[in-house]
Amino acid sequence: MQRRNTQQRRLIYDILSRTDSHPTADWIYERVKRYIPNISLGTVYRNLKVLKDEGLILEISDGKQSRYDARIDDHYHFRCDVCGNVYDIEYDIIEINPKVDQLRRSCGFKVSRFNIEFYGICRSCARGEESEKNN
Amino acid sequence: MQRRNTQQRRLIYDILSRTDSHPTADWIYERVKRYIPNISLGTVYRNLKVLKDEGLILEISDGKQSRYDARIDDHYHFRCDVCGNVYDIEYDIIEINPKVDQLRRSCGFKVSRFNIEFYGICRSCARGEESEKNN
DNA sequence: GTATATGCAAACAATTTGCACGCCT
DNA sequence: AGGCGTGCAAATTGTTTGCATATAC
Repeated sequence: MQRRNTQQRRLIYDILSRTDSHPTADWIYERVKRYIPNISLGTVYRNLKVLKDEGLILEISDGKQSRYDARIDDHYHFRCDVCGNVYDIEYDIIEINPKVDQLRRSCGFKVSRFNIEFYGICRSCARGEESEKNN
Repeated sequence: MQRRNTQQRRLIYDILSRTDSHPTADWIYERVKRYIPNISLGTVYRNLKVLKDEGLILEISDGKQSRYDARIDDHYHFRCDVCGNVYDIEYDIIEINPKVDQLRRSCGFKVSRFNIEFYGICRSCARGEESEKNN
C-alpha cells in the first residue's frame, strides 16, 4: 500500500518522538489538537497503527489501555503502580542477554523476542507528590 | 470482608486450576456454564477479581483482554504471535534471577516485582496447524 | 437473620469501523 | 485523476456496576 505523508501523521509521530512519557492515544490526541483542532481520535488511532506497522513506534500494553513509544531501540520499562506512568530503563545488554539467550534456547519454543517489565513506585509517588498523569 | 464459599467461586477456581491454557474470562464462563448453566459473565469477572485479590490466581494482561492463571509460583510465559495462546516456561531462577536482580537494584527505581515475557511462534502454529484458541 | 453473592441488563471505556468527503501525489 | 486519509458518529469489545433477589453462614 502506497502511504501518504499527511500533516496528521507527521504531527502524531513528531509529538510522540518528543516525549519520553509513553503516552496513551488520548494524550497524543489532546496534544495534536493544539495544532489541528478538528482532528479526530479515530485518526490518531489509525495513524498510530500505521506507524506501528511500519516499525516506527512501539505499542506498550497497559492492561486496559495502550501506550506508545517512539523509542524503538532496546530498552526496558518501569511502570509505577500508583500513578501508572511508564519510565525507561536502559537495556543492560551485556548482563542480561546471554542469560536470556540461554533460556530462550532451552525453553522449547521458537522465541523471536522478549520483554522485561519492572513494577514498583516511582520517585514522585514515593515522595507523596501528585504526578502528572500521562494518559 | 467476610467471604463466602459459593458454588460459583469454587467451580471457577477449580476449572482454572485444572487448565494450563491461561484462559480468558469468557473461556472460563463457557466452561462453568456446563455445570451452572445460568451463571452470568459478571459473576465470573467478580469472582476472578476476588480470587486475584486473595492471591489465589494471577491476572495476565494480553493487550486488550485479560487472561488468568491459577499457577502462582514463579514461572515465565511464552505467547504465540499467531494463535495468541500462552504457554508456561519453567522459571530458570538460578540463571536469570541474579542478573535481573542486579538490574533492578541499579535501575534507579524501587522495584517490587518484574515480569519477563517471551514471544514467537508455538509448535502447532509452526507446523501450520490450527491451534485451539483459549479465548 | 443478615450481609455477601448472584443474575440480569444497562453502563462504561478503549478502540475500531463505515461512509461520504478531502487532499496528497 | 485516483486513491489513500480524514472527520464524524455509530458500532464493537472487554469489563464493570446498580439493583432486586437468593443464599451461605
